[in-house]
Amino acid sequence: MELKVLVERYQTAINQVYRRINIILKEQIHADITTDQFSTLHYIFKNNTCTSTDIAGEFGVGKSAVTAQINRLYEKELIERNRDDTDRRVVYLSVTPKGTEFIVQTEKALFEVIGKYLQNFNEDEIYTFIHSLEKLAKVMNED
Amino acid sequence: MELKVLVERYQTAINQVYRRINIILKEQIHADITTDQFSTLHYIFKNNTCTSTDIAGEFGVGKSAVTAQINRLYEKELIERNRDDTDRRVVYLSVTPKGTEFIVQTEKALFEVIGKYLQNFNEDEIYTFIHSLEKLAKVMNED
DNA sequence: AATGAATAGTTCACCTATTGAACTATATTA
DNA sequence: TAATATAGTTCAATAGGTGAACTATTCATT
Repeated sequence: MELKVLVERYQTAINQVYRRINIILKEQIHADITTDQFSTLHYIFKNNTCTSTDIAGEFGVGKSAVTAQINRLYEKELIERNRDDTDRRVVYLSVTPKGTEFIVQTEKALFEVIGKYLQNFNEDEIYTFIHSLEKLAKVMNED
Repeated sequence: MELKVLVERYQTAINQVYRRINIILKEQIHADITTDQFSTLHYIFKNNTCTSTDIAGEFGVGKSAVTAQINRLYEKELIERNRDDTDRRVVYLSVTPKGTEFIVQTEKALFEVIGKYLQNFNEDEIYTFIHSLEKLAKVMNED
């Protein structure tokens, strides 16, 4: 098969999966959060006391986009900001207890839904898929 | 490995790939179009004389979002609208000659870049990956 | 044939997400 | 100390999305 066709099929499928996860979060889990916001929240959870600059690097967006995203999470009281005592330019981000509880509950619901879909795959298939996806992400970021 | 970890790894990788394709289109190909716009344009190209409703169904978005997207492509003179003669409610969409030329050129450049990345994979790996991705998209849309 | 329901598409107000340039405040370095 | 670099914010602009209200048209049913 041609590369052209493969890339087209990839784009279509990836778009469908991406949009579907958004819809699941909203309609099935009824979590008052977007996929992007949840990804950011989750990153802060996993990388406690990270900074805006860290997040900008991780997600490949500008710092002003991070400021806006952080503000939305802050207004929902899911995260808090703490300025560094020695370097007053730096603001450390961390997840509040409310935020932690939210992550636990939302992940639980999300995994139930996703797990249901993954019943259509055997273990080998899943591992191979994740491995290829991560490899693709890795080579695309090696520039 | 736990499902939880798999889903997390999936989300991280898929985000990175998604954002990377946006950056390639903009910075490497210098095409004055976004990934979303290109997907819509490509769908109209492949499904000549489709309608807004078709697109809304294909991409899983509301009709008002499609109207806005169509307007952006129309302003760039990449597509045209033709009202149905027998059912005057319906507007058929098709790609202009300028739009066709644009698709050909942009795809050519895009495939060169993506093809470079795919050199890190053998054929089997690519086919298995695409197959799993399409299967995932399919089961997620079967509700 | 008339009317009520359905369908196709647009418009509007509002929200999320992003960019890039200009800005503030605080280190660092030459 | 003066110039430069870094961390983060603000602002105006753009893309993309929702949902409700709307126009215009067609279909269906009595």
